[in-house]
Amino acid sequence: MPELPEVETVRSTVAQWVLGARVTGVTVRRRDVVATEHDPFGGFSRTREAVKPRPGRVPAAWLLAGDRVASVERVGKQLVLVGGSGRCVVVHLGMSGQLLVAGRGERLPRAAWGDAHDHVVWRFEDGGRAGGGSGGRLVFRDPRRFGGLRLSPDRAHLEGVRWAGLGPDALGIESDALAERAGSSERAVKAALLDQRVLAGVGNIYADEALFRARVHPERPTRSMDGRAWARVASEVRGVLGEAIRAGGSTLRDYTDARGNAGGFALAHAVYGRGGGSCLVCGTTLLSGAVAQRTTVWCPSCQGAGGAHG
DNA sequence: CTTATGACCTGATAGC
DNA sequence: TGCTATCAGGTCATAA
Repeated sequence: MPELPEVETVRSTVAQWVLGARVTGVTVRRRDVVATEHDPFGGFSRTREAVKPRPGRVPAAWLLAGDRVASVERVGKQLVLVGGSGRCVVVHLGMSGQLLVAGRGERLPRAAWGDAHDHVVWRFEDGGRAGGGSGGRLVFRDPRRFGGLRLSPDRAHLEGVRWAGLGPDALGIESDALAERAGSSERAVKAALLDQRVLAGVGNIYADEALFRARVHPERPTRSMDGRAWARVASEVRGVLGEAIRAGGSTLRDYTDARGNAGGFALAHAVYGRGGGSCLVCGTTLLSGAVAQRTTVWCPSCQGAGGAHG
């Protein structure tokens, strides 16, 4: 579900509620959504078995029980709650994950399936500006369970192990760094943008939107990209992500922020979800097809050979 | 090494 | 109404 703008919107909402809060308790309703630092889950797994989070109880302190929430941060599509103790709880939302907050005595945004997919619940008090500091609950909800929580004992483990290999955050991506990390091969430029080792935060929606704005064909090989083309792509990636954050992200169906509010940026999509429609710039019928195994929409005129080469 | 492919899950929707 | 097929915002391991 969420790409960088949606995760950033969630981060900001969650921070308003829990920054400085004391975590009074944690309930793990589904153990298998939590991977600890002993599980090589999160970029280091080399076998299928190793991906499975270790069974057994997770010590509540590892999920910040008794701790204070010192910061709520984000890199790419990953969120992290950092405790005063230094412990880190990384939250991956995957395709359908949500973090939701409710004030004391308040109900959570309701799901059609009730609370069946509310996998982890934190209780907190004295936190945040929002809710009058009355405290409340923070919930990790994820019906498809492509997301999960990944724990690190400290920032060194977070950055050196969990996030080793993660590319620079897309919101501040510079052209030179993007070109270098994407490399030069037959690989499609869209595939490179979706690779979190190249660039952290871009997913299927914003890859298509940024490439349309940059007038670069999604299947154009990275080998054929020159400095000017990369500069346009880097600039449009930053631009579209920034605009989307200001609009509260893109809600296609499920996405909401931590208070259940939908984002407004889907209205501004120029290509994503518009295959068969007219290009907003030139009127040509937008094409749709699979690129990098993901549904992709582009304008054959604006992003054709002429557009792709400037 | 790089790149492609299928797997992992559940829910919403479209079509019959 | 109810069944089935298709699709979905993202990674992961493994095959090629």
